[in-house]
Amino acid sequence: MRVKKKAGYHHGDLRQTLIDVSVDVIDRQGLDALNLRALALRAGVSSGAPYHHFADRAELLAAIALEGFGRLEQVMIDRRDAAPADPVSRLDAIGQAYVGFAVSNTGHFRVMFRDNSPAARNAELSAASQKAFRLLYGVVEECQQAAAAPAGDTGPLVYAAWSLVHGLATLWVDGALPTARVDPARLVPEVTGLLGRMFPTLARK
Amino acid sequence: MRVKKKAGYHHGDLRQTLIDVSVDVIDRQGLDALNLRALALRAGVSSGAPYHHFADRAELLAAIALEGFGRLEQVMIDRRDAAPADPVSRLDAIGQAYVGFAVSNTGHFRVMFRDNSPAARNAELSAASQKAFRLLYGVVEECQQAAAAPAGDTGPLVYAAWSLVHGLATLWVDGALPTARVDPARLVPEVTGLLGRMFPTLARK
DNA sequence: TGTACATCAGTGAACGCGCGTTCACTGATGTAC
DNA sequence: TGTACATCAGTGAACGCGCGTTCACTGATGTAC
Repeated sequence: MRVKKKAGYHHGDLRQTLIDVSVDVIDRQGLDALNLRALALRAGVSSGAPYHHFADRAELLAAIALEGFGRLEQVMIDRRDAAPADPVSRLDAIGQAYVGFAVSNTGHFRVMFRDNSPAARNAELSAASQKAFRLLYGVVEECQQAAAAPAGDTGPLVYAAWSLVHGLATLWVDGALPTARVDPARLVPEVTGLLGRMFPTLARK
Repeated sequence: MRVKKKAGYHHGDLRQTLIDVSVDVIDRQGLDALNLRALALRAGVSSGAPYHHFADRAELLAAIALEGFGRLEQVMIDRRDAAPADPVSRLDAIGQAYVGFAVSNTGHFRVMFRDNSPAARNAELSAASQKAFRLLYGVVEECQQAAAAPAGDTGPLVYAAWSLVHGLATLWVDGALPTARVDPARLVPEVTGLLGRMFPTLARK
């Protein structure tokens, strides 16, 4: 077994450094501003060095998306498990985790859901996004079983929940929310809170 | 007053043709695939011709976004006014119009809400997006006045509604919805239908 | 422990191409008289 | 109605630059004996 990533080799861990710097650039200047040579300079290596870790630009982006889906899943698990045991609280926690992830990991988020999302092309990536998706699916099912969501087909409920948090995250990340008029720190829990109240009230209708 | 756009001049109406062809390319291949010289060729003119109508690429994209916001507003107005007079039906109609617009005008939609949205930079554009936004705002207020939505601050309700339809539209346009598992033609009305049911049930809680 | 060799992560110059943009020009349309 | 001139929308070749990617190389680390 190879121990390849050990720190203290030539650079330390150039692969991860390249990912980290990329995410920072994408976060602040957008995906189009990511330039592999400038990236290498910022990471303190020469322009050819990244090609010892990524075959090309697309592979670097795929690695970023993969890391992003992993983190998203983890943060959703953590928040879900830290929430009260009732399914509605768990759903609410997952929703807040999703938006919170997008807000504080904008670089990852942009790459994960960019046009012609890479998930469609890379088996490993689509598996990672599936795992995150199933977390949400599971909690919506819990809500149904507890009569805290309308019975019947789970799919549309899941897509509605996902749409709500994804829409809020996207509008935020793309700067479409007029921050002058809204206090974002207050808006996010308020809107995702609607997610938690939406299903139970529909079930009780 | 200048009549500049009259058909039958040199090209006819190159400005609009360039917009139309761009939208088609962006729809099918994404924004990054838009190439001004290839665009000119597809429009049947030489590579320098577009610069008599747009100062640069950014101005072309701004024109596309502007046209998009205008069309979005119009389609929301039409659907709203064709719906039954009760506010919930009107809200539902606007939501379906929004998603329907994104699905059938993907090229426009991509430009309108791309990273670092141009709306932030161009006064004319942000006015156009404001107008569309206010339509939604107005109908949510109608719901509140009819006790068909929770009373109190309108803002969070509007952002929740917008997030829901924008999220669904975005997931769709970016190909993030696993179309193998869902029939899209059925999903859209089902999810946007939740929008219409969400507020009234919350109000009755 | 020391030496010879293999491997691997860097260097940095250069290649090459895609593409936005410019520019001197040409030809068509509109206007003045 | 015809002629002279201004204007404007095209042409198409060329510029220039950003940037992904390659390549021959160097130096550091790991391994065999």
